[in-house]
Amino acid sequence: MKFNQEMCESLLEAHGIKPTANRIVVARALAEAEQPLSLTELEYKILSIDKSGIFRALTLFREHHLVHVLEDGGDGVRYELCLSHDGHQHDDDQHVHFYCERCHRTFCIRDTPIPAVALPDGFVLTSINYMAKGVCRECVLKMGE
Amino acid sequence: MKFNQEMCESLLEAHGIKPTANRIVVARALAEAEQPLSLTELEYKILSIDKSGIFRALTLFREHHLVHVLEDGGDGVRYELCLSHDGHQHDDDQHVHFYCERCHRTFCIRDTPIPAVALPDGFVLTSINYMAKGVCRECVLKMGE
DNA sequence: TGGCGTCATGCAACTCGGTTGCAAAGAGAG
DNA sequence: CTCTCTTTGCAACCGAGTTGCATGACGCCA
Repeated sequence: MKFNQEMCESLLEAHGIKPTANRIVVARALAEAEQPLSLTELEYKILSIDKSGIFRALTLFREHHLVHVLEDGGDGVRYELCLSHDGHQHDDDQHVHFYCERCHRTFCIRDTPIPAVALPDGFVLTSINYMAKGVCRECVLKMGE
Repeated sequence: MKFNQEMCESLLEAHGIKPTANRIVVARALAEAEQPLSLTELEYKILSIDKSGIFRALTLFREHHLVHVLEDGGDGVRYELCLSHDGHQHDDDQHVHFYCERCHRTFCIRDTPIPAVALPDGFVLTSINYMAKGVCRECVLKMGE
């Protein structure tokens, strides 16, 4: 998928975030990544912006529901651009993820929504993290060799 | 639930772990906790053992499938004693957890197994982390006041 | 156009959970 | 009892995440 500057800019504005140069770069990096990225990965990918700058952009994105946060256990959380309808309320595109314990990549299983469960009375749900772990196809093949 | 030293000792042995004094203490702390504990919480709970000792016990437990590891996003992972049948293969008692974003506690929803999803071809599953997040009953009540 | 307040940024320092190296203490086998 | 392997405590280290502070950019109003 190709994301140009204008698209990212309007995406930020749609979520009530002032589109500064840095924020556009970070948003674009996330948009173009096929997989959720960690802060460290973004650091490597975006050499022009300081770690703290990326961090602050991500924090802002999170507050404005522009990104999902997901924990895969490969120390550190990952960020994924939220592609739900542009309202900045509930994330309704949350889906299952798969963490490969061999190559340490995190895959989006985009077409698989997270199955709901019943919670005890009185508990209020805001989000769900469904992380399947194992070995991805590629690594399975490599291990067979 | 009350766990005495002997029970923990045989639990360790059942998983192929030599039951040293430290390990029994750590296992017991986990067993008696009603909630999954983080390394830091165990440090506070077990003053007699150094952080590294607890860490090494947990690492060993993890390798021998005596504990589950779960990520709730409240920085750091939590450990939960695995109560499955004593075979040390697949954890078959994995269940849903709930993380309260207000009091930062993690609850086990023990009677709710994790719903399965279909993975893409070739992906091999070893475990699933299902973490619901929101506000727990207690905190909901407190917020109402 | 110039001055002013606000927001964004880079840099460096710091925090803290997690991890490791090392030497001393302990448990077992012969 | 001695030798060897394991376990433990201590202290140091590591790296992700986070924050304070000073500089720089932007918008606004006169």
